Amino acid sequence: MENAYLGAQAVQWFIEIQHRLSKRVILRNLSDEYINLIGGMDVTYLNDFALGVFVVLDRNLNLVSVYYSEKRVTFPYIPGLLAFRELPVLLDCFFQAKKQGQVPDIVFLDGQGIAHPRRLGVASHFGILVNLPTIGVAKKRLYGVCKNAPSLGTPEPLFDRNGDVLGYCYVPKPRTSPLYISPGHLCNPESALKITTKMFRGYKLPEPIRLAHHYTQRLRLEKLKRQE
DNA sequence: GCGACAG
DNA sequence: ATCTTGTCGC
Repeated sequence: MENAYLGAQAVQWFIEIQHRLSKRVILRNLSDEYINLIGGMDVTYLNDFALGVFVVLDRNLNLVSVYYSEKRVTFPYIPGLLAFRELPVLLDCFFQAKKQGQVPDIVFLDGQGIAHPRRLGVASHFGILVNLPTIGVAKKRLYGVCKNAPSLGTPEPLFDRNGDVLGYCYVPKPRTSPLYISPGHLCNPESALKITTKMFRGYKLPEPIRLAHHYTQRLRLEKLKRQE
């Protein structure tokens, strides 16, 4: 028995929370020169458990430390409400790191930032809660449209219905599908793109997220093996 | 009413 | 996200 169905009125309640929180999102230029510690987060699932990982890298993209968290999933996956499903483990990982004095200068999350119907994807929501700059890097589109199809290394702006730029669609490597990069909190689309562009090491995903995903899968295999 | 739809 | 094998290529 996994997660329960969410009634239509409950959904509206969570959507209203997002409308209120999105007003607190701050978009501003963020220079990368003072970024020395970088965080990356990812979540995977096993039965009714969410397994979260928070990796910390130095400015040369080398791994500094890894934090883990496991919690029973209570919220169903609903496009647009992903944060409510993943936030419990993400926050748990983050506060473990904080207790060790390892608070990064910026955090990358697997999912959208403001490229979201209410401008509050998981990266924005998390950024508001911990008051840190965040960037969302998603492997699929949720909201917003591009004028042209992106080609290798050429970012295509992602617009909302008013013509505002929400983020960028970007192809980091030949023969791979595009990524959707958008600011979460305390940075703007341009800064998010510029900073993210410096996080690649030849793979499709930027290092903070690639490593977080790597450890998240390893944790999953261990738990799977540990259960049989 | 018909699609679209992060992880 | 997860369920899943081989296969083409560097």
